[in-house]
Amino acid sequence: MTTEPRQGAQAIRRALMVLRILAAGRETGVPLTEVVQATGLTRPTVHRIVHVLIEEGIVERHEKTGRYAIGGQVPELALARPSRSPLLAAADNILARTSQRVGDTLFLTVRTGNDTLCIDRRIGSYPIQVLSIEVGARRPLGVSSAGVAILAAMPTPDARKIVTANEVRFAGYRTSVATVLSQIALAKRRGYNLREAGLVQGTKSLSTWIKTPDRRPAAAITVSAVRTRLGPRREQEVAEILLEAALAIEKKIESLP
Amino acid sequence: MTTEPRQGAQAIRRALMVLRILAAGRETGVPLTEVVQATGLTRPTVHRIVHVLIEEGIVERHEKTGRYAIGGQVPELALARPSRSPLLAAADNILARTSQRVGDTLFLTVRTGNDTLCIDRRIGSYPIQVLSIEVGARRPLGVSSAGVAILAAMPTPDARKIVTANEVRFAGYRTSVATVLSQIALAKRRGYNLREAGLVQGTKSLSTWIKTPDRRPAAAITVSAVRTRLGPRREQEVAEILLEAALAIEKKIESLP
DNA sequence: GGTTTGCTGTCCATAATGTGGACAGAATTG
DNA sequence: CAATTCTGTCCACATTATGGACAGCAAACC
Repeated sequence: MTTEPRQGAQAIRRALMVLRILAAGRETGVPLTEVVQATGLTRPTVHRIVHVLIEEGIVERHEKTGRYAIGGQVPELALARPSRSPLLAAADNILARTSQRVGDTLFLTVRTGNDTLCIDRRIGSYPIQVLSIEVGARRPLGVSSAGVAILAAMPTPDARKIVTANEVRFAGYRTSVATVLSQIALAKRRGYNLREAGLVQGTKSLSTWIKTPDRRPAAAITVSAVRTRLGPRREQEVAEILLEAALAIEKKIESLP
Repeated sequence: MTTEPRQGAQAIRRALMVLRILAAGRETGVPLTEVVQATGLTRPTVHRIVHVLIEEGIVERHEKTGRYAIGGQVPELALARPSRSPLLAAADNILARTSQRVGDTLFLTVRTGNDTLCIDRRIGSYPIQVLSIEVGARRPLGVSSAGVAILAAMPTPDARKIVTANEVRFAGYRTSVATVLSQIALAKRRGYNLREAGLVQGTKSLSTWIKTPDRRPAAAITVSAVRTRLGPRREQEVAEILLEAALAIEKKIESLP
């Protein structure tokens, strides 16, 4: 039962749009033009918003590069909340165990708005590990393996809506609405998502989804490994392990609160 | 060299004002009326702002109590930044060592706007410990022992300005502009701040300040203990230890970046 | 060295946006 | 069941935020 629109706050909504784009830029930040492109706002508007946010300490500007990034006051506001989310708490042990069993790096990714956000990473024991994605990494839903998995876990019309909304941002990741939609369809049929060409060359990823007690997608577990380590046979094995882990986390969430 | 005003963003500034008030309410949150009182905005305006922020996931509303609190998306945005601030990194070891030497609970508190924010806490070894203040606790500058210490570390006019700005909020903490100003004067003379009656009954606090390389106040270290444990002699001892710790942290900050 | 390209920053007339007084419901209290 | 205290909603109005147009600056190109 989602409450419908609400007006009288265009500026605030726009500011948040900007913030979310900046968040995707992590420490390095994002140049103004890119924010303009990603938000669809005009340049003077973005400029004004960003500079007010700087005055307020919510955004920082890197002197050298001129890029804009999330400022120091955001973590300060975040301190007002209990430190670990219920999902993170529920997943903790299970991820640790699963990461040991698999030996490759595991990622826990949630949906936030139209983005995916990596909230946990467990490094495996195998000597070659894919570490490109870090905790805090944020990308448009549909771009990453986890993103496709999460989209595959929701009703097709909903997924379609999100993918369309992200269309403008896909360009930067060399993908398209059509590609993403077909990936979602494939993942739905398979029961998990598989990505042959990861964001890093020569890697392969496999994601399963986690749903909340009310059956809405909550997160995804992803394994990333160098391609040679995920042949057809091992793919089956790993998929089963991840599906198991996802189920275990779902159960734990139900039992906790 | 602070850049001067900037207009065209009243709404955004107001939203942030609201957010900061909500942050002070931590997990329990704040009722609408209190936000109205603290911000000086009208009720319809606050109501609108808060509800837009709810739609955006930045604010949450507790079903039972109807109170408003910082929402789950704020920590998500915070993930875009490196996890530990330079100050926290610099203070880490020194706080641990000092906490051992003193035996009572230590707090590290920073200034953020017109508030103090507790960003670290080290529990001591002595069997009776004052734990009332938690990491994330946020109060108007001037209300807590650490707040007075930080104000004492800045030029009097600056401090006076902040204290005046906080006047409306002091009522809720049973203090006043005059009281705070006299406490600041006392702390300045003494070189550290002493508070006989802590926020919790029967406790006593002692705070020293930490300055950044450019000599602006950055933070405060506070010891809180039951009153009987901080007699005149021990007060001297503890003060010296804290002053030493503050100096050590200042040096470490300079050496790091 | 000119000129083109790609970026950031600023102005200001304009209309769309956010505002807040007034009204209403809901819950608690005496 | 009036009185009080909270939250939520409406809508006429003017204050606020908007964005087209202009400007500066650096790097890349000819």
